[in-house]
Amino acid sequence: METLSTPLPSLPRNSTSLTVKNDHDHDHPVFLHIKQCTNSSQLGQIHAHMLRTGLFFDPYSASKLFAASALLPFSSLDYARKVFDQIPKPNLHSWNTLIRVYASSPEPLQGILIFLRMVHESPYYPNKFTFPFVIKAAAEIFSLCVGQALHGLAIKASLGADVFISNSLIHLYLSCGDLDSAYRVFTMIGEKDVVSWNSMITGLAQRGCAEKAFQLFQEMEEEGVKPNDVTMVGVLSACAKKLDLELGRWVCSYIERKGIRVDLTLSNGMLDMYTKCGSLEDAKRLFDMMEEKDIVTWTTMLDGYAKLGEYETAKQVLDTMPRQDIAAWNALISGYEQNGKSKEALSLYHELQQSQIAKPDGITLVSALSACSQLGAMGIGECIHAYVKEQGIKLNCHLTTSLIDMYSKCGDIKKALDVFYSVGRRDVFVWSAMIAGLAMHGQGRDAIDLFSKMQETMIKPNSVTFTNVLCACSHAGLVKEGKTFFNQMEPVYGIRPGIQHYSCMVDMLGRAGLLEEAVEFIEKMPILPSDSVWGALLGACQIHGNVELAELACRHLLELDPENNGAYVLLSNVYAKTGKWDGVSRLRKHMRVTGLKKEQGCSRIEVNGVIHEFLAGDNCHPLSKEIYSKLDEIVVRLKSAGYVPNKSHLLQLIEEDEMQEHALNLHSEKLAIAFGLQYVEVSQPIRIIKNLRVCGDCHSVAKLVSRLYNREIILRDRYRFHHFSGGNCSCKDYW
DNA sequence: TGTCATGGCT
Repeated sequence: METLSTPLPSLPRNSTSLTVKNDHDHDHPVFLHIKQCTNSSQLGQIHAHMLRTGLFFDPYSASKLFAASALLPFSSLDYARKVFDQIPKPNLHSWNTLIRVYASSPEPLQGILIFLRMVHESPYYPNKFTFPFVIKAAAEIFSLCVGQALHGLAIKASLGADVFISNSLIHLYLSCGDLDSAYRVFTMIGEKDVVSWNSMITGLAQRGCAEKAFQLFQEMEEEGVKPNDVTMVGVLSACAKKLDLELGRWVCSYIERKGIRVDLTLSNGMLDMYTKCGSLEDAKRLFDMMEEKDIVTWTTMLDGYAKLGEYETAKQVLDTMPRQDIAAWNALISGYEQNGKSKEALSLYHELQQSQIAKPDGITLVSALSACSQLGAMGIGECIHAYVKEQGIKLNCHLTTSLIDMYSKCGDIKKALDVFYSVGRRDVFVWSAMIAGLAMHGQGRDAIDLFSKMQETMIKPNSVTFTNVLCACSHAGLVKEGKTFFNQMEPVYGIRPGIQHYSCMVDMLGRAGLLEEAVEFIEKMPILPSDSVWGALLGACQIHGNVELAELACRHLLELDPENNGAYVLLSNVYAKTGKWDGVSRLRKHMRVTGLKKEQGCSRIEVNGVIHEFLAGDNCHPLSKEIYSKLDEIVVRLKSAGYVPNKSHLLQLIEEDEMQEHALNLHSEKLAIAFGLQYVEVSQPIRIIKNLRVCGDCHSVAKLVSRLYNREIILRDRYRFHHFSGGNCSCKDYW
């Protein structure tokens, strides 16, 4: 056992000195030893000594030891808590310190509970030091209502004007997304210090108000407050969010000009700005110049390469960095996932699990679950969910959102709802994801009900929530309701409709057959209609076979996006549907000449954790022969039940009847159905994910198969889900 | 004894 380098001075063993609380007592030599402690065993010896001598039972002396046990670099929260619990009558300083360490620990809620205990059990009132700590704890758990209560208490205690407390409140309100309250506190501060500005700038930048953050930085300068390194980290983060490289470069030169201290964190901030704004050259130059690098430096660089699609280099960085922590793996996994390389993301996740180099955390799982959502890989998604449970990982809102999104997009809306109802905390993302899930499964009414419930909980909807609500109305044909929500957006909720909301409205009106109204709606739009708006109109024209409007929509769409092959395909479908085969062949020729290709139809199906992919007319699958013979069998059985192929869904102009039928049968979703009937367990639904919209013929086939083979088929197409069972589809043929 | 800082989600 280690011993103290200097012997402890002999301490008085009688109790007379213990009750003395005058100033000279504060200089007790043992305090010097506490200060000089370099490891926990030294501290343990002092603790033992103080217990032996009785010094520990003096609240002031105990508070000194406790502060050291809680705050010194080698300290552990467990030990600190034990020390605290031994103090017979902790003083206010000790209470404050305990709240402080919990506030920045993995269990900030404890900080609030300790605060409540202090208020009830101790003779002390919270003072100006207590509030910043407990408010921080509330911010850490994003509890707006606790924060508001604390704000009220601080005012009652006449501490409302304390700049430290105000700064903590700004941070709290911004963390909880209440920008207005944060700004109100900010403007009420008489003498704003640099931290007041920093809290505001950083918080706004993080909450997606980069523009406002930058404005505030300029105001700060005008008011003569000198920005420091923390300010600049926030400003750089705003530049990164704005993806404004020029501004970011200007900020870097500003830092140099003003001689602002550049520490490792600020260097990392600059590096992050460069990679986010897409300049790997600037980032690399800075990286090479940096004398000190930490794991964040390496990870930021790796993240930059991964996000910009330079996977090889990213992997090299991963292999050369001094220590691979989980954040590094996360950067690469999410890089793959966000660039649509879901399979690569999952295989890297698998590699991580196998290698056990680092332990997956919440962020890893969020990325892996998103990859599952994209692929429709429910088996793998379920394994990840099981892992979360096994490891006792607590569901935060990010993870909850991802699980709901995964189950929804993999076709199991019931499991998505289970997750939704199992959690105690739901933020706007969680609610929005659940509404989106119900929307894509055609449960428009339920989505609207959930939207009402959400408002009962006082969670404010955001722009995405409205996109999902309008989408729900659109898929369920709830035109009246959709119009009402749209009209309420700005006056009631203060959210100005964006282009995606206009697209949803056009889609909703169009699907419902109100094509003229949709056109009028577009004409009255206060913002320029985007390609998505015209695309929605064109899609509706396909459903309702309106050639004239389809041509108009297509023209506009191609003006905005000449390379949009989808536009040609949709228009060609309208021609085909209305029997205008000359139009079809004209378009086909144009596409051939200009080299535009229709996106290839692709269907995926997961069996025992393995994902099988089928392209239209594909015979690459090792079981291809069996699949085609199964398909032949299905067609015979369907025909005897009265099925007539619907050839209007063919893109090509194929003269011969038999050839037409053959081309229809090659659609990828039919191959997947044939495969699913053979290889998916009878008790399980057949889940298919398709990249394009399902065609009418495949839709009829799936309905019939579900009846004749008594199987449930769940098909996700580009826009929504179709649940086939007993010869019917959940979309009620409205899609 | 204090407040602010570099990655993830709908």
